[in-house]
Amino acid sequence: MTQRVRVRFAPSPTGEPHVGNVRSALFNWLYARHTGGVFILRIEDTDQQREVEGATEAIIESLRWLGLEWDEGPGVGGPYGPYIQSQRLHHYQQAAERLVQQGSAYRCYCSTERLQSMREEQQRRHQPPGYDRRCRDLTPEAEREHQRQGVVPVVRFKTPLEGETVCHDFVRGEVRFENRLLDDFVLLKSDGFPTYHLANVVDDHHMEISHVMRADEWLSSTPRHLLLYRTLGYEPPIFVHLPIILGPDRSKLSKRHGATSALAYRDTGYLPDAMANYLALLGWALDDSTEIFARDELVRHFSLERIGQSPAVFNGEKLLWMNGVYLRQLPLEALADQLAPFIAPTIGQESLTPEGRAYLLRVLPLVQERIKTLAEGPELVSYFFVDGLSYETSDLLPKGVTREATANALMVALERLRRAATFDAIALEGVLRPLAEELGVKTGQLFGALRVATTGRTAAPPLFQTMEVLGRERCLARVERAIALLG
RNA sequence: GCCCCCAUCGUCUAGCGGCCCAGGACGCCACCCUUUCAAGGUGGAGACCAGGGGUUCGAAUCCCCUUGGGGGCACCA
Repeated sequence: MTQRVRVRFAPSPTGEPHVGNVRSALFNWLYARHTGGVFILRIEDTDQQREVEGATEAIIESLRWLGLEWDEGPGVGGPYGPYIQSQRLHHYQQAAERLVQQGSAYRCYCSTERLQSMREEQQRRHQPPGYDRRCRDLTPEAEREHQRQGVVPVVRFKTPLEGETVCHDFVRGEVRFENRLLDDFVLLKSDGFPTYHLANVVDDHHMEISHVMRADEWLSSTPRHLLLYRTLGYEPPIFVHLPIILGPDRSKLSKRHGATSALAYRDTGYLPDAMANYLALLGWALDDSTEIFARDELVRHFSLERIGQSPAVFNGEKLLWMNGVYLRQLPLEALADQLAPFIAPTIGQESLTPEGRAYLLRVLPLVQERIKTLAEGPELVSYFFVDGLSYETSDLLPKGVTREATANALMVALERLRRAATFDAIALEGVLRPLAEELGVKTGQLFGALRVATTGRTAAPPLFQTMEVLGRERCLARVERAIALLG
């Protein structure tokens, strides 16, 4: 097997991809990059009913956001295109026709209503659901009669009645399925579109996919695919079924579990590298201790052998922590870039001017180790930019200190700040720390009052550094206003 | 109902027969640092390795059964 690795992510455009889908994409991408192979994006839009407008764009956006660029697929083309299944219908129709000719498939004229009632009947009698094969051995006459009546048939696969199909999965090992338990599944729908099974097999073959890496929920349809490969005379790929991702309630992750769309995480301020790092650890692990992987390390270390087999619960808390880790690692300039779109609405145009940018770069060291998502940006930086702080007057009062004493302390502090030779953190500390003693209050009490006065918050970055960044003018005005509030 | 998969702290996981009366991480608790909040540091609680049988001198690791969980059984992917 010296063949080049060719893997694919093949989503159907039925909505925004959620983290589970994106995890599959990531694993495929990682494997391609690790092996120097090819990563392909293929859109499986074979269900016209379920197709959601804008979904393909959402898929593309999600992959781009995560940095999972594809080597072949929509937008970039490639030698095996087109990469959108609705544009490849003739391939599937041809394959289906070939199977019918060769006696491995047949046209089925059963109505949806009949199939429906058949299924209900089977359920009632506790029989295994599945097509009853009524049309499997139709006489040419009967078939002509259906056609005369204008019934548009589907094409079904003639599943072997006996024997078993053995699937070799890279992570599960050998999995056996009895053929008699499989029914004659549809290959081509009456609208001329293929089902997933047909399209998937035909395309994976034509596109020379070497490894089919997909979520575990596909394991049970793998025997069908294998059967198709065999009857079509195709060489099957290596199957790699990834452990499924569960919600907190341990059921398959879905919209029901809250924010699961990849783009929702982008919009709430998660970094793509953090997301990729976290997702990589869902179903894969390098060793007993490495947790944080830069992108290139992920690529370097990723291997199929270390993919796990048990389902993993998506844990937002750990993602949040990891996002904080990445945020803290970011160079200031990069953090500013990432934060810009999030804080622009609250701090306005100022963020766009060179002065505003320079100011922001002075603010950021103070918030960097406190920020866990970019969406927290506005909350954390607003008071550096926006005047007219709103806070409870009571917040100004330290425990055990009266209103008068606080007002007085602030007035004295105001004077000292006004006269301070320089307005940097060291000078400010030199001025304010002795002041506490002089006034007979604890440093924490004085600093607390000043913190609320200057930031409007009881919790904020270190006071002196904050005041330095805010600047004398702003600080004086804010302390004055606090005194007014107390008076 | 039938088929398939899975099973180590609440969660993600390491462990592929002796190094494990089970290691790391998130979360939680305490302490330290400290002007608050974080970050960081230290420590702690937390898994009788789902249960029961085997195999073996020896099992979290191999086999079987049970139980539990999940997935799949469409002219959806």
